[in-house]
Amino acid sequence: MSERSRTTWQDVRADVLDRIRSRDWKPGDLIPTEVELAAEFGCARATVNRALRAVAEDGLLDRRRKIGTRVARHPVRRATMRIPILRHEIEARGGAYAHRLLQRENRLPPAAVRGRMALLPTARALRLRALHLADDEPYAFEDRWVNVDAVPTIAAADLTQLSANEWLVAQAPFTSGDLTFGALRPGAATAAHLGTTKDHALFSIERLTWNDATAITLVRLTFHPGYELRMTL
Amino acid sequence: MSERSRTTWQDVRADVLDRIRSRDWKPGDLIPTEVELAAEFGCARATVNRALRAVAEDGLLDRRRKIGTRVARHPVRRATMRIPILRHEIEARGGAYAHRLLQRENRLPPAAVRGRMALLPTARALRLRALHLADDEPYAFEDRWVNVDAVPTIAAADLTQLSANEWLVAQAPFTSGDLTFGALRPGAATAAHLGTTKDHALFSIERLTWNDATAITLVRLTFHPGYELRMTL
DNA sequence: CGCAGTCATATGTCTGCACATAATGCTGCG
DNA sequence: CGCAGCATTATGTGCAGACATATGACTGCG
Repeated sequence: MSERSRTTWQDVRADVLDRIRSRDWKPGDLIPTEVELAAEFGCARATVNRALRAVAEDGLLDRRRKIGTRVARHPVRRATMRIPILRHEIEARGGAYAHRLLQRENRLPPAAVRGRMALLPTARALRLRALHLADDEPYAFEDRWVNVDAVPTIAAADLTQLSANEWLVAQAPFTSGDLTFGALRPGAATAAHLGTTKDHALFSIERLTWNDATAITLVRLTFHPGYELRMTL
Repeated sequence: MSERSRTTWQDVRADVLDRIRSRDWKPGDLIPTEVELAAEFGCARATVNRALRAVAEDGLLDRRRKIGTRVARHPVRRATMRIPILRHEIEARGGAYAHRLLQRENRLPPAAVRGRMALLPTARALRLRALHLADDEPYAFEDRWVNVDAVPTIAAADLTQLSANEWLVAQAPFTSGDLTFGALRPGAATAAHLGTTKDHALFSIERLTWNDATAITLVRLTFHPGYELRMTL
């Protein structure tokens, strides 16, 4: 009874993915045009377009006007990872989050920081150090610089209650950010804060956020030993 | 002079992003419906839909049928990173890539590997160790297990020329993958291969790829000291 | 032969319309 | 009063047609 529903763009996408994975269409191959595929699938070109665009966004197809669509030669898979607020990451695992503000001062940043944040030589910045805790255990050590010219209202903010990260996310919009992951051996002070020793290899994330061409904040998080960051392809 | 071109979905997206960043629409706010926005922008609803969908994919909006569209309360920015083939990463910097296959054997994997790859207790796997070099300097050490039942043709492959990674990317399709980033101190053997000592903290990536419910390969890359992984928000 | 201008083509996108789907909240029956 | 079911509403998606844009290929001038 009742015939099939119409072909959806997901149907088309599934079929396209199958053909790529089965190597029916091989890397580098030019695939049929949208018009041809629309005829084959019995649907509108817009539907095929929607499907091919989705697959192309996943990096499995390369599309160029006039040229056509070809299977990506090097399927550069793009992993999308969520950058959670630490509190949420901890609470999502059922842990109790807390944070301690260890230091807060307004000073001239060192040249390296000034350079990366593209600050004027005379500009002062807010330096913050804090410790994030999960169930009262050290979770990550935070070392942050904030461009007070870009976010003047932070001067009056109470960062002992709400973490600087959460305050900034809520109050200071940003348009882009650079992330750097690395491994390091902690200095004596950092090791002490994290309740570990200089012998451990620690995972660290550095994040620099921008509002157009203005740096907002540069922060380095150094995690407790054994921390791993997971994501999915 | 000539009049303006029509409003594109990018125009709408830009305007929407502005309103979010300017806090004209605040986190948690319900924004106007597609029909209302279409009237305001003087374009078709489909155009507004395209724009809002794009913004929602970036995680700045939450959309639910019947409920409407609201500004995400916690703008969980999603970073998309490309997972390059090591050879491309090195060559993109103008380095000369090389790799050396250090070990290749067919054996029963240890229980930990068997468990993560969901292999049968009796299943053998191909164990590979290799070193990736940039300009003749050690770049990363690779420790890999391949499910030979899923990729039987690898038995006949010459992995001394093409790296196992490139061979697999080209020959064995996969549908999903798990990535884990971490920091570790190398064992003596790994340190020796990388030309470093056990004193350094090294960045490592572990990747497990699946073709539906079948594990293809589990690989751990341990990078040279000082290696950093960069991505953009 | 070299190069500029033109044409053809595949994707990109807008429009206006229709119907599908999810989820809220009202309505009316028992 | 409680709850099943229906009406309402906002987004999700399909379709056909049109025009926009990028770019390879062709053509013809000098």
